[in-house]
Amino acid sequence: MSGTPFSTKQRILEAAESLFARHGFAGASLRQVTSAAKVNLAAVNYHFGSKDKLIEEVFRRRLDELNRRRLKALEALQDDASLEEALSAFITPALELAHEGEGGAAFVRVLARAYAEHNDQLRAFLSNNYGHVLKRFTQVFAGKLPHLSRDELYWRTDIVAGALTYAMADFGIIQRRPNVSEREHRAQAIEHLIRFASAGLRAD
Amino acid sequence: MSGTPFSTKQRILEAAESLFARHGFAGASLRQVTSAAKVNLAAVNYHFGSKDKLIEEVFRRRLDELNRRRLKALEALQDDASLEEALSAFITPALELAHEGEGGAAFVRVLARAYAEHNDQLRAFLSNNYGHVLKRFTQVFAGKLPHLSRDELYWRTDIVAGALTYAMADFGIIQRRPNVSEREHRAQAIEHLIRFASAGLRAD
DNA sequence: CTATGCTTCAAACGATCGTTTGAGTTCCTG
DNA sequence: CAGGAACTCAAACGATCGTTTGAAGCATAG
Repeated sequence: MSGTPFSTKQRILEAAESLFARHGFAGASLRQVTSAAKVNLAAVNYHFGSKDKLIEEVFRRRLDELNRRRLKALEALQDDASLEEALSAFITPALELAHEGEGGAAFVRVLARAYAEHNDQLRAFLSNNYGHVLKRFTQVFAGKLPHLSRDELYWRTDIVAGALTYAMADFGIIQRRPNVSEREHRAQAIEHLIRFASAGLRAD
Repeated sequence: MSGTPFSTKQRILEAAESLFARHGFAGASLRQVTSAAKVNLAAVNYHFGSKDKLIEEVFRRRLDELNRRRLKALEALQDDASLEEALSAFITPALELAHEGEGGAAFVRVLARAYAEHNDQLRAFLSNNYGHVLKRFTQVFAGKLPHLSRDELYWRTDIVAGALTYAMADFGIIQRRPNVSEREHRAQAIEHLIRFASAGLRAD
């Protein structure tokens, strides 16, 4: 198997991630993908079975990594860690992944697209690979916000996830200014998000 | 012109809105649209010129209405209105529109898709029809948050817009429970968003 | 009534889509 | 070295895409 510096499978995954991010799942054709990956058109169906399966694999690869990092950051926390620290364990890995190489940024947009697609199959897949992590974090938040009811906590965690998704995908109007490095821009985004979210969570 | 209860043009717009919401711009074909609208396939190119122009029209129709309502709500505010009231003028029209009939919900998803598409042409269009409203609101927020620097204010307004977009599109994990009416669910969403956002904006 | 301009229609255009095929190549194993 | 699995390849499949065409329908104005 494999052989070349990067295997056919990996090259397809990376090209697909980038093209799905730019043109959407329906908008990016397998011919574009295989052409960018410099592999034969039939390779996708050979290695992944279908375009849909390829889409799933694009998700799985990055989501596994993101979840791994989030849980690791969460476990590194002391019991008496602040709400801000817990939020950082949730937010920082996401925004870091979002700016790692070309693929990271691409994946984040793909993720945002998945939300937008409202595709039930994809949502179920995301919920399965993602839901338990969100649950863990919600529990930690709950411990640091004893004044919140369950309902209240769910709503606010949801809002945090929304603001984060939005920030990850660079949807906002705020564009990084030329004199600010990408690393610095990300640091600012993390800082603002945590400050905003912790105040929002603590409200009342 | 027109004739039937609803003109060909309107029927196309409504069918397109619904189908773009469900399958995306690339994912919904003109044949699906014209079939759902019960009009001839060629009618789209006759009335709108192209599929892209049709997409633009889908946006213009709803965005004009949303902006109109937001500005009206903003102007109805007293000078000494609270931050929460200003936020409500921004948030409430959006979430109301998002739950008006079938078309409203569809449009919101279309809007979310537009964000995800990262299509420069569409983004420019949105910025032109939308930017000045956001600027107006930011100014009002600024008046009620004198402790914030310009940068800080921009960041936080951006986060609010993100959380709102997320909430409008029903991206969140929180699903309306069967024993809660849609109207009540929306009211809760508005309430939670305002409380969260006002605390986040006031942070520090 | 005829003529004119707007609208609708069925049909077809070339292009591109995801997928399949079957022969060819490569590489490890026995 | 022979055999076979793993993989790549060019070519083609039928389906569907956005768009165009030219004739037919239909109202209003002269």
